Amino acid sequence: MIEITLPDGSSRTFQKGVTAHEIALSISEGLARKVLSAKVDDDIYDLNMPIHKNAHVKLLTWEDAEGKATFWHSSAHIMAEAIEILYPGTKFGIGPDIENGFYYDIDLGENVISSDDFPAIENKIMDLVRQGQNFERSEISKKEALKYYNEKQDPYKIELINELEDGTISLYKTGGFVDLCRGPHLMDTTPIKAFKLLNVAGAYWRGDENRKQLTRIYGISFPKKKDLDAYLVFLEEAKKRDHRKIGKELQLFTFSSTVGSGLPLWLPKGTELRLNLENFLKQAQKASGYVQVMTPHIGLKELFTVSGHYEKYGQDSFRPISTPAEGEEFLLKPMNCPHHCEIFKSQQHSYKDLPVRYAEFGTVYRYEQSGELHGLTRVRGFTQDDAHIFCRPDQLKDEFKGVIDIIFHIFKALEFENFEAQISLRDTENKEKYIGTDENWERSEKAIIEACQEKGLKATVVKGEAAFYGPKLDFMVKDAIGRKWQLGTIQVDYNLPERFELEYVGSDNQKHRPVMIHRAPFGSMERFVAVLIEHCAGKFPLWLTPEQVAILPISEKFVDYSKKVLSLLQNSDIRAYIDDRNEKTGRKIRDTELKRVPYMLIVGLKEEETETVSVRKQGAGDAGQMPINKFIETLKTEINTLIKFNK
RNA sequence: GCCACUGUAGCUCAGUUGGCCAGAGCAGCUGAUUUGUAAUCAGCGGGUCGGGGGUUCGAAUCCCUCCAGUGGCUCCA
Repeated sequence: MIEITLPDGSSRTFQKGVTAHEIALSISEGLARKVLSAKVDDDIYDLNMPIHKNAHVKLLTWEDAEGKATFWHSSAHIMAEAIEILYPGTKFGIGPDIENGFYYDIDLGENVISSDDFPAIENKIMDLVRQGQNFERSEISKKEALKYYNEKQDPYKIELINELEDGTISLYKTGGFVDLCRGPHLMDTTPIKAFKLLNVAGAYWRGDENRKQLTRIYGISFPKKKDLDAYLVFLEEAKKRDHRKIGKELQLFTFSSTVGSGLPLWLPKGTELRLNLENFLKQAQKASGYVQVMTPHIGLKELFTVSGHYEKYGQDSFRPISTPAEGEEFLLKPMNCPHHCEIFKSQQHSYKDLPVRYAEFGTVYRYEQSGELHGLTRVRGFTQDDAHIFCRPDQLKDEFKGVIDIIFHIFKALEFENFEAQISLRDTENKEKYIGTDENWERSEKAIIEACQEKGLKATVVKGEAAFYGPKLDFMVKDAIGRKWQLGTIQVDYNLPERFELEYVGSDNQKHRPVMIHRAPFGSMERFVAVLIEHCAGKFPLWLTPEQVAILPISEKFVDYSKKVLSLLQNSDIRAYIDDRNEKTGRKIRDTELKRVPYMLIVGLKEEETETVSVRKQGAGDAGQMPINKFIETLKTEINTLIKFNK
């Protein structure tokens, strides 16, 4: 007999070799129907896998991430089975579950699959699913496994098997399809009720550009049809939030194939938005002791040889620009720090002057492969809200805290609640990969961790993710469709001060090397605006939005009064305009709503006579009539509370 | 860059067994209307069907090529 402890702490005794399915049945039949796989101590088991030891067992359902993983992983097998039937001779790579669904990488030989073929494959899949096929596990020797796949002539599986230890190899069989797989899997296909193939893409075998490109098919499946419907609705909603779509609708930015791909053109309203963001940050930076600098868009190749960027990234960058007479070579700057290092170097610095904080909205250019470009999130020319802090090692922690304050300020004013922070430390097993002394690394890593703790920032700590030149703290947010984007970053750098031989004079009258911090709370203006658009679906906060108030005269008789209202608003720095088109009020309201202008002021005879405006709040409808001054005061209060930076 | 897909008016889209001067809605322009909380009415203008080449009596439609975009892969200082 063995003792099984359940998550609620209770324990029961079972025959040795009991399965998780039997355990579930002993609790209730309903549970047994819902359970997908089981966590036995630290391993995930198939439901019909015998348990031979005393263990903690958690029965996993669709509600558990691991349960979903089992469900999707099994779905991937069924998809593969269907493909093998429809496209005989297909070779199979890997087919894992992912965050939302699963994929399978396959080599179709001469065949091609496009999304047009999805319905046929989906039908075949549902055929197989309805047969209630079992997942049958078998454990075989490496030799047998190799023999099987040699006969099947599947080079990918052979490669995978060769990397496995003998004695740990298992196969899973559903219908006529046998797959090399560690498991776990569902007992059978009955829980799968809805299946959808999502897209098809090329994917290099094992992520290696030099190896063969396989066809990757993404899919998702659900235990209920209505879950699939809800997911498809979610995808539709996400599409509506796409920053490329909203950016076009709200006339924020555009691209021109004549200018070049990946080179965004900011339209007047987008520029207004961006400048508002920049000024918002500048204000916080000024209050935090930053000074603005400006540098040109190019620099001698030599500058980037000194910084080391040319050696590391030169081959994958825009080619140098050369002068006609002298043949000097310049590079478009891929980052601002080398220029800032030269600014630091142009003057003597005393320890008393540190930290020095140079800030610049610096536009940089990086070559991205054409297939990588994506709206404003991946471009070839973009502006970083960059700053470089040159400080003494003992000042690192305070500087980190200062930057965290600014980032919190931004996230708060823009209502980003779901962000993640990650501290990246070096891999202490491979210290030779990093530049800088042990002492410095330990000191700066400690400074980051303590700064986060003292600021109440919950950050995950990942070893081995640091850059070679220093540890860092990154901020990530998710866009509308759940894709993660890195926005803000704070990075310690021991490398550039060394390469540029930066110095300050210490209290001991000796020369010392400062530490450098790169930091960009937005990351890049382009990417940040993109994520912001998707985050708020184009309904920007009042303080930020390009057009805050639309004045809607009832008829052209009230345009003069509208102009008076407009100038009062403008005198109070409120961004407003008059919609004096020859249209009915309903029409003006509709168009203004679609433009996502936060406030509408409807003015007609009764407003003109009483020096008032009728306020309508975007999305909320009529908010009543009030004196102009009262409206202005309310608005100003609403704006100022959000953008004020308090340390 | 690679794989798959897409490209018709400013925008969203219809138009393929190849066949009369290529269509709609919105937007734009002109006029009428003087309007009260999510689309007033009428008229008009607008397209080398992404570019180039080819097949054909005939190409938006078929083929080749280039460009741009979409979804991924790889990378991201």
